[in-house]
Amino acid sequence: MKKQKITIKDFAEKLGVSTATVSRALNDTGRISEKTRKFIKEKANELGFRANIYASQFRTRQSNVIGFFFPVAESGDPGYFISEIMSEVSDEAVKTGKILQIYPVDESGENIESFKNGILNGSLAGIIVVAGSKTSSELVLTAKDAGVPYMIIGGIKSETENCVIFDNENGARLAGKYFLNTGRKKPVYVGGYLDTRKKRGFKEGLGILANELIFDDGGCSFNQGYQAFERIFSKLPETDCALCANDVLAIGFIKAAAAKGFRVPQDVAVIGFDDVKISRFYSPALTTVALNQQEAGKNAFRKLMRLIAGEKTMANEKMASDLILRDST
Amino acid sequence: MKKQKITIKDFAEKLGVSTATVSRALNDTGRISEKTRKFIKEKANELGFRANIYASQFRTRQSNVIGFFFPVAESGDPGYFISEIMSEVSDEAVKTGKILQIYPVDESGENIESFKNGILNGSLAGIIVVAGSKTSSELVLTAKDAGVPYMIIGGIKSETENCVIFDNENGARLAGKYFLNTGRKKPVYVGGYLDTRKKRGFKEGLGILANELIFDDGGCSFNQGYQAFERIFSKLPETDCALCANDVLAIGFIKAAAAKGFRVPQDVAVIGFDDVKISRFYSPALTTVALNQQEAGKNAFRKLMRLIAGEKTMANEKMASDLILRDST
DNA sequence: TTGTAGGCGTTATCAG
DNA sequence: CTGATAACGCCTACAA
Repeated sequence: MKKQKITIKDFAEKLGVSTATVSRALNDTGRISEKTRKFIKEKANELGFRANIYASQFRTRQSNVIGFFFPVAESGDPGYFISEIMSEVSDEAVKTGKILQIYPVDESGENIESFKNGILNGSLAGIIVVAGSKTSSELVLTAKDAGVPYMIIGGIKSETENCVIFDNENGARLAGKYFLNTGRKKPVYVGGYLDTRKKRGFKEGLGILANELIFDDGGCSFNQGYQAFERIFSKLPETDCALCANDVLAIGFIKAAAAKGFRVPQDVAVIGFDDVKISRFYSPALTTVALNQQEAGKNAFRKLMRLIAGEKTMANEKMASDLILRDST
Repeated sequence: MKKQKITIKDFAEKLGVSTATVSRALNDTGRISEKTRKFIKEKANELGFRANIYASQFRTRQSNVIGFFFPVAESGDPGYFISEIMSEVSDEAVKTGKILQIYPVDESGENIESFKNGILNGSLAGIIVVAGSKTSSELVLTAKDAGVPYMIIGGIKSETENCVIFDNENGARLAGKYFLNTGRKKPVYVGGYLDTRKKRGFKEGLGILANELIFDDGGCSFNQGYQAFERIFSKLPETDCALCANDVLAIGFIKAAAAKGFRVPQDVAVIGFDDVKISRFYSPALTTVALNQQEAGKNAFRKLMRLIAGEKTMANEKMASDLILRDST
């Protein structure tokens, strides 16, 4: 094993000071005269000295790395919703000088063990888990046991704290109510991958129409939305409105409708979920339940920082959800 | 500074073996009997012993972390193209037991110093840089100087190796030729953020129409595409075809066309760039130059692994680009 | 304000 | 195949 080219000891000797002084200067810590601090920093720059990060992490046991665990669909299709959360989290991380590691958790739970190891070995200062895969709760439990600060985005049934929750139920209720009030008669619900609450809310909103409600197991890809439409309309061509569990699904659904000669919204009204960036620009612009995922990401990150700073726990927070009316209804 | 609850020494004593043996067993390294290895692994599991990752990294100077540097637009709009690269890279990383850290490089180059530090402090086994921001090349240079293995996706002018390049020029040429052959007369080019080659190729393909070519500085967001349309058609309503530097731009452009009562493709034919997932499902389905970004991501990652494994350099590789005809032309 | 020196927990080198 | 032990480079009491 080769040594590193220049160590703090070499560097300190070259400047004629002690290693302690160098350490203090470079870390902005401890009492030290402004003059020597400046001098040492300059010299470090000049000579290209940089403390070995492994050694200093080892010594201080401090990590500035945050783990971001998120579910990925088998389809390999784009997780726009999660991308939007991630980009917000990533922004916050950069702002606060943290580094983000990403851990894609797939349905199979294949690499769950190595991910758990990542949590347990202490290399992460904290983690954010986006709920949605079967193993999300396992990851959370691992963190909890290990005393690693964690925040959950999306909510996990058994967890009563440290969650930033989406109000799926209310969002779906708004959608149901809207269909009811606009005279739709034959509703259908195209399911996604984390939505028992959406179903319930939708039914409530539909009121008397709930009896007519058809469920279809969608997924979360364009293609699945497309296929869902075909499946449903081959059996029930009189269907006149649909709530899709996410926008991607809704877009596939609408695409199929157009291909089959159905007009949206005249023949079928479609509401999506998430208000992902593309939805406003789709044709027809998609009516959708906005969940404020970006804000959720930001809030989760900030709360995680507080947990890392020493606070014990964060109360669950529920994000507001709004029905955004556009051209698909 | 508190000590860790259970160290390899404690653990070894408890089992009545030496620390060396434990280390060998847990790392699957060196000569050791299968029996003791199994025994030690079991016990480690049982007692929850896990080697301190900082200590072992410190000792071995080995990192299994890959840095992924990518440009982000100021608009905050979705980088679908980059997302698709990233998700592929991330998949590959998981498969090979690597961990991915993400570094969003913004136009301002604000956090460039801290990112450079991330490269220099040796915490990364290698990096992938997606070209496209002004500071991409600075990051690459930093890695090169520090001897950190790197791969570039997208190509940087001065770099003659370790690049996976998109054939933007040929893609644009195909688009130009298509407009020429389908009788379009008044072309426009809506620029993006990394595309001197696209312009050139497009002109070549347009042949005699190149004289009529109008340039517009687009960007990479839906809104910018939308505004580009308004800008162009308020001045030049006779424009009958457009190449947009990316699909997101193209979608915004088409959306604006529809809003202003122009039919796509009858009045204006539109070709995008990238063949991002949404493009096939947009209405009208987008004709676009496919760049095979997923494969690019995969290839870059695999080559990076080879560099990390000790190979000196990778020859530049140019991805094929294809014009995918759909409904917007 | 600065210097001295001990120790963090592991892995790798030697012996045995 | 296993054990003893010497680094790895840094930070931080403690001493000056």
